[in-house]
Amino acid sequence: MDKALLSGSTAMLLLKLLEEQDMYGYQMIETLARRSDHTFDLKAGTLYPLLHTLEERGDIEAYLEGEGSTRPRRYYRLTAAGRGKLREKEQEWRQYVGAVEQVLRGGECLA
Amino acid sequence: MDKALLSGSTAMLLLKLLEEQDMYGYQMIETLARRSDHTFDLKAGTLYPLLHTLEERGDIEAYLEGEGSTRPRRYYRLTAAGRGKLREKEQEWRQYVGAVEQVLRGGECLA
DNA sequence: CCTATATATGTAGATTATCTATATAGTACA
DNA sequence: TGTACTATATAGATAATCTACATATATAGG
Repeated sequence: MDKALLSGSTAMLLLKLLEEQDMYGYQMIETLARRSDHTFDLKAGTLYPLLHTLEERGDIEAYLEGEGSTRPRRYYRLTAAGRGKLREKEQEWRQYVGAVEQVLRGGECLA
Repeated sequence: MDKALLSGSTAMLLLKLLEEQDMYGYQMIETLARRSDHTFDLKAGTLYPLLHTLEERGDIEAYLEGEGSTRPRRYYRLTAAGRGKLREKEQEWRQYVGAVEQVLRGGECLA
C-alpha cells in the first residue's frame, strides 16, 4: 500500500472516530486498523504529533482519565469547531474521489 | 481543495491519460483540469519533474513531434511496464477508497 | 507596433505529511 | 527474568506537493 495515498485524509479519519466517541491515541490506531482491514496501520510517530496539531488548532480537546491510577490515558473529544472541520473535509473527500473516478472512467467523457 | 489529498494519485492519473492516447505535458494539465472540473489544476512545477521521474523508471517514453518546426512538443507514450504500474495503482486506489468509506460509514460496522 | 495573455517546458527552494528509529514506562504472560 | 503488548512522545529522514522563477514562442487586443 502506497503510504502517500493516505496523505491528507488522516486528520479526517481521526475526527470521524472522535465524532462517534471519545478515544485515546492508541485506541484510534487500533480502531482504524481494524475497521480498514489493516489498510491503515497508522504509526505512533504519525498519530501523536497529528493529535497535538489538531489540539492546537482547537479541533479536539484532551483530558486525562484515571488520573489517580498508575496509567492515566489521554482521551480526546471533538470540539464544535472540529465537527465543522470534519464536515468540510468529508465534502472535499467526496469531491476528490469523484474527480479521480471521472478521470479513471476515461475517454468516454472527454467532452 | 486540500492539495494533500492529491498526493500519491497524480502518477496514476497521468498514466491513465497516456493509456488512452499519447500526450505532451501541457496537454495533460489541461485534460486533467477539464475532466475533473478543475478539482485538479496541476502546476507545471509539479508535472514536469514527475514526468521525468516516470521516464527514468521506464513507465513512459518521450519523443519529439514536429522537430523541424519552431515549437516541437515533447510527447509521452505509456510503456508495457507503465501499463502494469497503472493496473497496480488502480487496485491500490480502489482498496484505499474502500477503506476510507468503511471508516466514514461509521460505528455500524465496528465489529 | 506593442503589450498582455496563453502556450510550452523547465529548475530551485519551501512546505507538509508521512515514515523509521528511538525513548520511556507499565502490564501480562511464559 | 525477559519478551511482547500497551501507551505516549520526540527527532530525523523521505517523498510529494506547492510557489516562484526562468525561458521562449504564439496570439489577441489596443
